Amino acid sequence: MLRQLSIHNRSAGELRQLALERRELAAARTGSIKALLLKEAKLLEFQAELRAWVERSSIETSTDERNDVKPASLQSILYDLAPLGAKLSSRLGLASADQQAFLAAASLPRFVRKGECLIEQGEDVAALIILCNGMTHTVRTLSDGKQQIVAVSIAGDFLNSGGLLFRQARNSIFALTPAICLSLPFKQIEMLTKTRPTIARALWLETAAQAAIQQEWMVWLGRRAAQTRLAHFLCEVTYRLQLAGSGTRDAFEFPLTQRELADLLGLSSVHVNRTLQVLRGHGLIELNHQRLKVRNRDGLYEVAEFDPRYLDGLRLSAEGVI
Amino acid sequence: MLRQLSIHNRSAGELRQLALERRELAAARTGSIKALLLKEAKLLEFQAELRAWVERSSIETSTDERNDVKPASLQSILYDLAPLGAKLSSRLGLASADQQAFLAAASLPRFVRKGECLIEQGEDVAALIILCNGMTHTVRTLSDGKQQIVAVSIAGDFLNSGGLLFRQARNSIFALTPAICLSLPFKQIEMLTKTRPTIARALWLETAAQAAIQQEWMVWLGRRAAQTRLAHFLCEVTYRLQLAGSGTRDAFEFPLTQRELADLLGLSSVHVNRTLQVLRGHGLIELNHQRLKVRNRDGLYEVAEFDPRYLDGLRLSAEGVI
DNA sequence: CGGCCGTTTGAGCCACATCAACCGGGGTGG
DNA sequence: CCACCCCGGTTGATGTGGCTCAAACGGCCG
Repeated sequence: MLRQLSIHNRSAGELRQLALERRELAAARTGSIKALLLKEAKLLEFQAELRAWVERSSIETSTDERNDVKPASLQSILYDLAPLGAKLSSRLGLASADQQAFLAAASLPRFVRKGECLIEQGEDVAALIILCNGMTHTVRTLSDGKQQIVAVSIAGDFLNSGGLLFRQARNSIFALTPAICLSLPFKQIEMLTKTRPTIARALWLETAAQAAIQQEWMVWLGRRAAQTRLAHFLCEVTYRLQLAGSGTRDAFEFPLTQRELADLLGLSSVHVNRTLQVLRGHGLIELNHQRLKVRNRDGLYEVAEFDPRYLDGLRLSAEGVI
Repeated sequence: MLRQLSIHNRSAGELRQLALERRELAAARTGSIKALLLKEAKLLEFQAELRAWVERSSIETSTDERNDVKPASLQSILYDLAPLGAKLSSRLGLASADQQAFLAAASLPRFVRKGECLIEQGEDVAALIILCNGMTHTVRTLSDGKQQIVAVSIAGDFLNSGGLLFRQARNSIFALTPAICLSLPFKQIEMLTKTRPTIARALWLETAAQAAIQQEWMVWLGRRAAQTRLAHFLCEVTYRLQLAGSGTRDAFEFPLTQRELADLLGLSSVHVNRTLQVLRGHGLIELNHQRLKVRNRDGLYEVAEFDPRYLDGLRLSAEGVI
């Protein structure tokens, strides 16, 4: 089957050709076989576009739209790739050769449904998972059933850049929206980091950026009241989404339930509900039907005591020491 | 003065020679001038020993004690270097050439007194600080005066491996004991990581290990009761000290006050006091006069729900994926 | 139409905070 | 050498933010 077929080190053209063959095969079949072949074709096309995207961006052509006669499916794929591309090149400073080497190590992309589990706590994981699109949360389940969410990731984030230290995953990761992710086996990364220092550096930077966010969470988990915690989290997500270029200025898709917010903030869902009402009552936010609207940004920042500088590590043009 | 004198790229012998000159000069002086010169000599000797230590370890000689006629001061310096050396070679897997390059980038060591501030929140910091000896804590002070301790570091730890993302330090770092630290300018690290991938990798690993600890803190800050939090922290420190080879099995120097424990655990100091009494009452620990004794380790692990696997990233022989 | 999930609202309670006082030891100045 | 103070630890009394339990509501989906 396709799984056994190595896709590493194949050019975009070859991958597209493979995809085309799948589609031709599919045309002659029906039912689940056909669906399977079409899905494989889609995966291959995604991977092909990924490589092509990197190659194209290396030419630095300003006429990026010259081949704008793509089928709609590829258009949407390009949309899916934008955040990751931006991070790799602008934020992590990878040259295009490094980007190509990095992404060539990736397996076929995985499309997950909303609510699906990407990694299960305790499961063996030997690959870095990169989120191309959508949103996930990383959750630790305790022996008494309580849960604590330790991370919320958005498009372009590495989901487990610290995971290489452990054989088994320490947390589960769930998709909060439909999502697309790539996985890069740690063995491959190990080799890459030996020969390409900028990749090792990129992983360091990304891990450090996540750690900075975690530190901030520790501060409000330990020392802030419910209202400030909640407001601060809302500030953080919206700010990160803006940095990544997702969403418009002050309205976002916000797929977390109140139960999940509770597990994130270390509160009960009942109290989250009441706290949300306070924020709503002050005219700071609107939140319903999985959509968040910030009505008074400055006001929200104020009650959150939000100082976005800790997110500088995520800026596309980093202004930090390095 | 000495400060302007570059010590980079000088051999251990040269540094010892410089130290000797200081001592000779000192002999002819008195008072504070003399003290200053002696201090400089001490710093230079430390740096010299640091380099010599690395060079010697590269020979991998088993007769490490052959030149055991060192003066007492150098003996103690070697003692100070052991944890860092263990981490660099065994844990982070740096070859001796890389270790030399890494440590050659270090400035003169800094000796700090107990309670002294190594880095002040908001201060410009452009160097990686490495703790050779002693113990520090990293604390964030909020606008209303509340504090949250976000890290406790022991010998061999990098104090701000995520700090390169920010111009200004986001937290203060205080010495909990007398301590010795080195600082490596980020500019130098930047260059090193470009040419030596293993160093970039080492920084990644160290940052990831710290992040794993932070994640665990988030979990108990968010979802655990006071008793479990406290017990878990005690387990963590003792376990880490054992891994680093400091302290005997179950008795440790424990320089945190109850006030500091409170800021660490997100509790009030009063409640920390009462919680400690509960743990004492169950015969699990003894804690007084800055000394911690674990009386019933299994029992303590149990109430802490302590699973040390999250500290595997600190093991000298790493068993993780990489 | 019924069941399920997320949200909302109310009532009572508990873990932990806050305030305040006291104790004991070590350092300091007279 | 003592008197003093300051700091860390200890203890009690009282207040409260957030938890738990419980029930009702509303939208979505089969």
